Amino acid sequence: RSHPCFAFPDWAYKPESSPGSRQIQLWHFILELLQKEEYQGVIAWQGDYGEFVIKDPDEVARLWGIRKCKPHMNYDKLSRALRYYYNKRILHKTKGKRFTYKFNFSKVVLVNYPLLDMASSPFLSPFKNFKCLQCEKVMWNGG
DNA sequence: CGCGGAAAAT
DNA sequence: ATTTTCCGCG
Repeated sequence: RSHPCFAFPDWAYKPESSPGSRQIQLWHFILELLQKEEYQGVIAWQGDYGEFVIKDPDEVARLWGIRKCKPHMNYDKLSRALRYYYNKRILHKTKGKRFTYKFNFSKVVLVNYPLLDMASSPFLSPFKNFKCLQCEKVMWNGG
């Protein structure tokens, strides 16, 4: 694994030699935005554990387009990519709630870290149960 | 909007 | 393999 410091579920990893594996994955990007408070007007955790709302679909698509160098990206196409995550059990749709999806954090091996009592970043809360494989710490972004 | 098939692109 | 693109359907 190229990112050995975190115990993500299998779906967090991608084959290293496949053409589609060179660039950032959409769900990584989504988490990246969710991590940053400055984007809370654009996308934010809301509702159940792992659930998030895309408050500004056009803006999320624009940012994703910038990241992937796809100037014509839009929410229609971005959402199609999100729908491909359904079968892969990465995401599912929160029915009845517009622009609302939910990460399937349930497949994660629970570790329970008392030290991270999760008042910290809203981003961290869905990850409090992730345990580092090598350093035995729970963390993110090398922190 | 949200869905998923189909085909192309990377 | 993971989108990106396009699109008909409900």
